[in-house]
Amino acid sequence: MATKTDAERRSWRQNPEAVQRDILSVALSEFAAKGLSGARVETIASQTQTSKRMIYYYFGDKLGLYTKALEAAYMKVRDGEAALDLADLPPDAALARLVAFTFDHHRENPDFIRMVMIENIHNGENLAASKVIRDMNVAAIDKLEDICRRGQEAGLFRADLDPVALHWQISAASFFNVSNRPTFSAIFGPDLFDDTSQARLRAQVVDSILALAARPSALDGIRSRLAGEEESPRKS
Amino acid sequence: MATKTDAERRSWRQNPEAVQRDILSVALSEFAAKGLSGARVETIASQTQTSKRMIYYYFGDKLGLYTKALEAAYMKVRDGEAALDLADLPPDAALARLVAFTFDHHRENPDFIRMVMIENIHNGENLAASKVIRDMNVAAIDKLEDICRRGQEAGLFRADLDPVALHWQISAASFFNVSNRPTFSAIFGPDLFDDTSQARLRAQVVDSILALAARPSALDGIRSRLAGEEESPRKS
DNA sequence: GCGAAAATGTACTGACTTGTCCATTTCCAC
DNA sequence: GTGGAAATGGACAAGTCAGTACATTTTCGC
Repeated sequence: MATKTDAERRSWRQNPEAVQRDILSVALSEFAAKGLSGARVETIASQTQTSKRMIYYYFGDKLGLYTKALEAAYMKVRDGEAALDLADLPPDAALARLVAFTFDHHRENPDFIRMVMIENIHNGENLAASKVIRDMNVAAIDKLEDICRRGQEAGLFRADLDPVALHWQISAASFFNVSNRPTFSAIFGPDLFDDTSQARLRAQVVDSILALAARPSALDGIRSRLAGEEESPRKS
Repeated sequence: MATKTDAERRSWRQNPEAVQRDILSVALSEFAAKGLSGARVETIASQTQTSKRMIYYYFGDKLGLYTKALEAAYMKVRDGEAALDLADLPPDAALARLVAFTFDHHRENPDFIRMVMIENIHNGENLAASKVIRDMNVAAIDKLEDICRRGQEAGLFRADLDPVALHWQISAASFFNVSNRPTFSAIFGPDLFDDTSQARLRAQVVDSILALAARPSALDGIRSRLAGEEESPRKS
């Protein structure tokens, strides 16, 4: 790399939106890879088409850039989720589909998962400050609420089913599967994360969620036996 | 803080083990709170009874300190787990107990959870390098393997039950419950993490795990219906 | 064309951070 | 006790990194 004439070097076209997108995209990868304090503004800048100067011009400071990158990550996955249409499936099938979709979707978006991990390390302070993200996510549970309501009306689901608690458990499995893959596979070997094992795990998660949603009848035996033992855990 | 005579300042007693424990304990809190790159060696040193000089003397560099702190975190929780004795409970009750215990135990050890989160952000590289931790954790699944075997022999559990997959799902719920509390409660409100909701979630997790372990009979209806719909997900 | 505002390039600073150097003190085997 | 090894204190060096000062170019309404 060498000789550029003064004219070449000093002549450029303005394109603010593209510049900001460029920066955000690089910043997202870099923060996801290294964390908030691990990422270097210089490194981010060097991977963009523009300069560090512009990062500060558009985003103020490092934290401002991080916050926008976090928002970008959330918006990206939300767009992906919006594509899923469950309205014309029966409720139990819709639930199964939603769970399987979530499991796959998380797997396909490791950068998003990592951003959320990082944000949790920072106690969710930046997320809490971003109204955009809060609004977006409360809406994310609408699909599940609809499924629950339909399932209850059809007599398929338990009456006391809580959509948020269900969402919590679906998220837990799907999220952990990506977030803790490094340590889990370091300890138990990488096999659990090959395609066939992942398909099995996904089925297992779908199973367990459907079991939770289903009317108690099928699980009566299990539940009541458990309840008895949990009430009096110590041996006589 | 002011006047110490020269004699007071320059006179000290040696106690290498205590010094190292002191450093490790402070380092664990600090790394758990701020992450590997977020934590400052100076800050750690200032919270100990000793000096930065000694950190480098005993642990070589920041990464060495981090690795030892990670090992310390694992050892601490392992000790806690060892206290749980399930051998003389019937297998289903033992499983229920193990799940409930894991859920609570994770909740009670947020620093450990955060260390694992941080290690996952760093792709488990330091954990993979620590033979101590790998050995410790493979052993951690012994209890669960024993329960599974006993449950299968008693005809209570499915024959194809995989202890690692089961452990994966137990961990997922218990871990996520702590690791993602900040973002989850920022989005859906803090209610899910008060004591009564947590008790309900714990019961929900126990339920879902028992449902997975149980012989298919009780879930036949659910499983087969689901299987059919999953094979041909599109509507005719 | 022109003038102001928006956008960009370059070089730099000031503070922070890891890690080390040198000297000194304590401990322990003999 | 004494000599060498282990342990410790205090100051400092070298590099890193977020953020800025200053100048320049482009754009766009008029």
